Amino acid sequence: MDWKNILRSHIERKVDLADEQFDYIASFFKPMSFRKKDKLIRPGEPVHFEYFVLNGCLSTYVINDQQKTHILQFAMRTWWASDYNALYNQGQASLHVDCVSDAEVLCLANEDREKLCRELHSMESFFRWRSNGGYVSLQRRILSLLNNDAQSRYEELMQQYPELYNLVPKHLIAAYLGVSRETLSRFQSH
Amino acid sequence: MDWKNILRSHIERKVDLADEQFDYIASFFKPMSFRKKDKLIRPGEPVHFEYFVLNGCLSTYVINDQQKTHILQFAMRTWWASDYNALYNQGQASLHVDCVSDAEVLCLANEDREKLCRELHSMESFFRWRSNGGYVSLQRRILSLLNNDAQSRYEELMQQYPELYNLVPKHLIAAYLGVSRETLSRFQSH
DNA sequence: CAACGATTGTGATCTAGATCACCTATACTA
DNA sequence: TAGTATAGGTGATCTAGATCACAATCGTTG
Repeated sequence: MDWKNILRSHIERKVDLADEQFDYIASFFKPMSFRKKDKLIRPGEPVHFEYFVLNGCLSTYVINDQQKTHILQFAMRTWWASDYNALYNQGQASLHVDCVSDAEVLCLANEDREKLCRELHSMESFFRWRSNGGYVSLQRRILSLLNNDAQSRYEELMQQYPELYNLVPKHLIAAYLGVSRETLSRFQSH
Repeated sequence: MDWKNILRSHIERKVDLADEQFDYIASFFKPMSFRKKDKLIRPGEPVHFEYFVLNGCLSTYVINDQQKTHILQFAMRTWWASDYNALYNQGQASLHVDCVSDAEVLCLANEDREKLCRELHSMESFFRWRSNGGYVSLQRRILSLLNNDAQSRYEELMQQYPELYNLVPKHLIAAYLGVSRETLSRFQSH
């Protein structure tokens, strides 16, 4: 499936678009290819884009002063990723975004999203819907961190996204769950 | 300050409104008063409204099978609260929302928000902005849970919202931070 | 293919924070 | 005003998970 179809059917999960409307929208998205470990956003640098994943997997994370990594999000096909705090507020990135595997993405500049939202009420509606969905799923993650032990968080994640098991190295899954790689490894054994 | 002014200046943090526009918007908000411990949303029941806090403090939480409480959010003046998952998806509540103190709120029905968003592009834009802000602050909370120990989460919270110290009982602050009330109490001593 | 880094597993030990038990003080409610 | 929740504090013990140390395997790249 070509990227315009992937994008169009993604947006049309929420709003219907005429062909000319979609072509106009698509004109703001720039397809790009990246290799495993390529960096899309580095802390300290300004953030101009958000990324829509066509293929492969990105991760969004921080590295703390003790050099420990904490992963906010893995982004796979039809997911979005950026340092939204920096993007929305024209600030410097505090997050890393890079490629867990080779990846194809669409880049959308912050000002182009805002322009689309201004010009097309349906796009404003789409992006509100996307943000609402993200909010609800972060709430779920917080409750899971507060309520469940590491093993059940791991089982929950593997059950919801089984493809992560082979796509993402275990120490990154540990960094997402908030558990050490050693402890995660002991879960698998039995 | 009367409730219309509180609401208007809140919305105008993001979008400008003509007087007639605002009056129309305000007509969908219903002011209500609640007493400490009154329940606005109970798990298992359908959710029709979201709540904008004028005064007092609400909390949004779950109680797990071991009867432990985990708090997702405290909502004070100019904050919003609901079980958004249930509200957006017409489902049954899985969260509790109730009053930590006596409170005055404005109720907005889900279908009225959607109507406002459909009719007024500026309101769609406002609610997208609100949702973006919520998303970013939940990200911050997740990173804090992953990265910081209980004591620094406590200090962070008290530094950001000092008014919680006197407004909210300590065992609820513990339930927000994801720590036992005993452990929280030991932080305070020294 | 040789070599180095990345990934994973596993034992031994240590610790932040949970849990249990009990006590005190304040605040509603009958 | 007595009686019962609610809130908070503190000691003693227990445990999930962190940390440290080491070994083995896999993959990439010159």
